[in-house]
Amino acid sequence: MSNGFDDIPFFDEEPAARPARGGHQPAPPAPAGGSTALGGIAARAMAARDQHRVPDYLSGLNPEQREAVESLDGPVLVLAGAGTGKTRVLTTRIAHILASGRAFPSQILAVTFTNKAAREMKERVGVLVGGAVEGMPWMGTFHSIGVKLLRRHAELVGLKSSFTILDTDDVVRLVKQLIQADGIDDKRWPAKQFAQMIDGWKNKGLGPAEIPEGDARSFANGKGRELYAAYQARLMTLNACDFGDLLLHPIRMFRTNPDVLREYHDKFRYILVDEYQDTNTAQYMWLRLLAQRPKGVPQNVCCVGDDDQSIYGWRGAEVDNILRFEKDFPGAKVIKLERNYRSTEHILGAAAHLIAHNEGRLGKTLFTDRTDPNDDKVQVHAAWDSEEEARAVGEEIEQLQRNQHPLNNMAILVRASFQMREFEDRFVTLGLNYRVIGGPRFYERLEIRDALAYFRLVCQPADDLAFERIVNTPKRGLGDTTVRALHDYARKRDIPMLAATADIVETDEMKPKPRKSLFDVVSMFQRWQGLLETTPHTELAETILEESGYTDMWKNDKSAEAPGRLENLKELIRSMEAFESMRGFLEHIALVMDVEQNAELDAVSIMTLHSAKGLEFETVFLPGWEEGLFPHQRALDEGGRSGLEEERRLAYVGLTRAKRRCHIWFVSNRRIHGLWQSTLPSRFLDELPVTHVEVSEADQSYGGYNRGGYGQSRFDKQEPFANTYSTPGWKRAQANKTDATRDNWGNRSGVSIERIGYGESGPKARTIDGELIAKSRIDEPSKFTVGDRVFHIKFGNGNIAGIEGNKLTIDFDRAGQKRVLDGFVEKV
DNA sequence: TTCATAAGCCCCGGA
DNA sequence: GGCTTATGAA
Repeated sequence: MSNGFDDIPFFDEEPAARPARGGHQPAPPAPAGGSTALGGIAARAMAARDQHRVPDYLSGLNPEQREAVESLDGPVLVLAGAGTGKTRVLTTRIAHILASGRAFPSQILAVTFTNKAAREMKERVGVLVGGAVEGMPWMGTFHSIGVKLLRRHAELVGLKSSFTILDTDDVVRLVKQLIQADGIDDKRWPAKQFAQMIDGWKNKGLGPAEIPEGDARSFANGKGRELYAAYQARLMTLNACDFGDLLLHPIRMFRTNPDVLREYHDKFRYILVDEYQDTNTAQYMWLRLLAQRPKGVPQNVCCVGDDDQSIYGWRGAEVDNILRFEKDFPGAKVIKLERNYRSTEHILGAAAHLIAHNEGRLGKTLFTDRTDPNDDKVQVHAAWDSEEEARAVGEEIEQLQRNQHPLNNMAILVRASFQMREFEDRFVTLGLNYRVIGGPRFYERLEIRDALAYFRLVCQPADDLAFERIVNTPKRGLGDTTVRALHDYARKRDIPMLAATADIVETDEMKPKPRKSLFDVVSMFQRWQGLLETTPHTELAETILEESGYTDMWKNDKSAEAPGRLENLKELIRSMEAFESMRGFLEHIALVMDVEQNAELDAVSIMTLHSAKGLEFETVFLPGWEEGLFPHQRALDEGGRSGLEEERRLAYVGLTRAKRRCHIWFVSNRRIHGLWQSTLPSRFLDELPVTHVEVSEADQSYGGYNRGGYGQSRFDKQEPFANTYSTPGWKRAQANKTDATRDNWGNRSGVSIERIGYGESGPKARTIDGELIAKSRIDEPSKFTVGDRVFHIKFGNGNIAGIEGNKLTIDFDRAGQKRVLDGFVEKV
């Protein structure tokens, strides 16, 4: 009989040395709280009976949470609404498993949705069990765990364990090459689109042979399947994986090697999955392979999810996975967590009322005991345009700041990342600290990608994509023709391009000039590869960037970004110090999108609604609640009703991030693709309950949400939008608009007014507001000149790089280039 | 081959 | 409006 306990291996990290069942093994780490490692029902019964021996970490849990923590044997599904202590349950459950001696940290497989969540969970478990846990090697995202598995067993799927991981950019470039190689018009059949199709298939767990015929036909006159196969073949020769492969290869590996799967069945005694509602089919298959044990072996799998927070349908997530759970794992215990500990009743009420508009929910009802007459209702505000929106949010934040609210407790959650910029601009002007989470990622920057390509090619000489990226960066006189010749040569002989280059410089196929350059490239890389094992990796990295001429390239670059790029390269090298080797570092960079942010700094967070899942803030700002943006038009077009419902869940996620205050904004005019368009308030606003929502008086704008006239805008009568907004007058007005204060809009009626302004541009140059122009002081001579040394209270010292009216572009020594108003700086 | 300018696309969300 | 890619001249 196996009670799920008696065959824990003696050695912590040694799956091969699985001891025979039944024998008595020395006990794992001494359990906290004194209960002996009896395992199973007995231990639970004892724990329940003997209140004095309840470990500290269990006290303070409500009955449902506690049940979720203590139901260790057999499958468990926890349906946890927003703010019901889901993370707490997961971490406590892990702590409980460890403390009760049922498993070592290395025997717990815990899948989280983001690296950040994994990190947090590790910390919290550490706190609970008193820091005695030596890490949790198998806690991470599906992808990072997939990498780990693949590195160990790469040869089983035809890879070498040094394989590289391609990001989206790499994939698109590769697909493009394949499309072109096949003589297909890549305009008519864009690589990006096909890359997305591949991603979609992989999310469903489909290889080239398995995709539906219709899908295969729908691209490039029926060449879809062929191209997909060619793509996979190419990845193999490159010894590379895309994100989807990180799931698919392990699945294939497990299926074709039952003995290996068995090994992991024995290893992972407990499996936990966070955000289960967001798993896609491939992840589900992966999980099922690991979780479904042979008959008689307990399936200790615990999935935690919330169908109302399923927001990754576009990535192939199947909410149905939740519904199927009980079928897949017969006898599963289902526990609902409905007591909300996070938000006020107004916020909760608003969110509940909104989400009730969705059909096909599992149906949870969140409740809270907290009722405080002083709690604010959810506030809805209207603004004229996105700039005013940013300005008003900024004012609100400053107001809160004056009342001693830390900025760290506030967040702006946007639907689409382009909305962030407006807030950033505004906050820079205000000198308000902010941090963008999941924004333009460090490693996506040009210089970082170039540097990484060098490193990749040194570690992985078969990485042709890296080769093509840097072979002529810095300029070495190696243009398209040369690269294409190399490419052909390599393909013909089926060898990597770097190897091909090494061959070709021995021949006289190349003209003397490129031949010399290529020879230099090859010898550089050979030298670096020789240093790989002997030289410390940070030192090697510096050597590479120096010797390749890459740093010189930026040093000689006169553009304003160049110093910043050099700084980023230094930062890159610094961040390598935390890793053991260059390979280890490259691994990290491929999978971890987020750079560690400075937690010390008090700053407002700006992020997308998607990346806000799982977080909470005292005050949340939700801008951009307009039709077309939120719900997003594309979601409606592509997803129909279910698309709309996913958008609604996204709104629900947004609302439920707020603990005490929630401000929603919508604007009447927004610029999309550089074109101003008038917009309608989001339908989601109408779905909020009056009892919990307050429409703030539109004292400074015309949103008109509360005047029954929204949708009407001054633009409606103005015929050719595009013309008006492409006039120089408008553009200049835009450029100088940051200076506009609320007064510009303050004393208006809601009536459409159109003014003629900006005389010098001629009569057609109509602008929105004459005062605005008058205020911008563009003609006033600035008291500063380019090159002046100035001081800014937030950004420190810097040099003026440019002047536009009263706006200065300044290269700050520490903060990089910013645009600020001249009133905020002084000469030093 | 490289640089400058024009054209075109885009901006939904992420590991 | 801003970024990337295509085009053409030096």
